[in-house]
Amino acid sequence: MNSFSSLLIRWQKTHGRHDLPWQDTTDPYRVWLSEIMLQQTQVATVIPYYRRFLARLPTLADLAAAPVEEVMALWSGLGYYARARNLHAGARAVMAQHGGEFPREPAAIAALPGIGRSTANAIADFCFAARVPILDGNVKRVLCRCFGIEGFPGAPAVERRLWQLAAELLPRQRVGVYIQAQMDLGATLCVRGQPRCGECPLADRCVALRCGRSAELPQAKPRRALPQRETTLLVLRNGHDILLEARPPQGIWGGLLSLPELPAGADAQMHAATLGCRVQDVQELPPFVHTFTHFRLTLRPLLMAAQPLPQAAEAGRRWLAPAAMKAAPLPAPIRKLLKTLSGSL
DNA sequence: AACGCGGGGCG
DNA sequence: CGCCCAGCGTT
Repeated sequence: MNSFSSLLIRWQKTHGRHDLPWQDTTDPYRVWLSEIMLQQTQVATVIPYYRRFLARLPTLADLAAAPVEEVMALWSGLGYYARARNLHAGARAVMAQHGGEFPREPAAIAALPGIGRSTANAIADFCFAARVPILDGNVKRVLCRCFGIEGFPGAPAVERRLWQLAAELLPRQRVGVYIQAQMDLGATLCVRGQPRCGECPLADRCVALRCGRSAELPQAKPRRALPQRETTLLVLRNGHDILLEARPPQGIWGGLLSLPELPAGADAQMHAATLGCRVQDVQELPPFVHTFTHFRLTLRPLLMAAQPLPQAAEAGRRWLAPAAMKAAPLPAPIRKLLKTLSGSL
């Protein structure tokens, strides 16, 4: 029979990864260490850290006895340092609460710091021949594609469905090989960017492949829509010179030079007058969008030929000649606008 | 430059 | 419960 799990187990034999340094053991300490390192870090990066860590702290008792500074030093460069602190605290908890024997029950494993449901289940499967599902990023991707599951897999409703599905798909036997196969498939073929569906053992049943939706599944985390703001900028032109003003030190573009901003609701000609410019014609230039980390700004430039009065070049304002543009402290979008403009003036 | 990663901590 | 964070590697 060609069940989901049997296809994966068969594929794992010939195409899965078998030489990873934590695959030659059922020592829960080693498997635990590998799982924690692999939580946010890719295999290739993890391997040297894993070897060095075990060479220095070969057993759980060694880890528990080590000062936390040494553990942090062994972790240094891997990132997410809470993982190391939790690992250390977890080793001490196993010594103190379990008499030094790593707990066998998934729930007891998951009670250790830094270990959630998926990691606990993986340890139980690999080390204690349990039969419980895992759901890491690789498995989520494989399931979302193969079963055509819509929605962001981190969303609670989708996640519940994925856990349910993962449990239903578990084989009766060889669960360890099976979950390794899921992870290997997700890491080597069913990758995010360019999945190699031609080599996939699930290709003939994959909903995403059949529907041509492999690129859309799993759906990306919905990014909160950036707040939209807009502002009108005055491009006051005296010959080839443009009037710029210093931005207030706080806030956006703090301390840089920029085009004068037209306050909301203000009249362009009136405001130009307060800046020391007499203007006749007002020409709307095409608006353009600039995206910041936390909002999206639409900039609407108004081009005006200005006859300057002396106070134009006061209060942080100055006329910028085209030659001085390169060295001026301008925000990128303003520089771009002026550059575009200098061609057409 | 943006995205993804598993779990913990917070409101 | 849902939301955000951590730090690095990949795209």
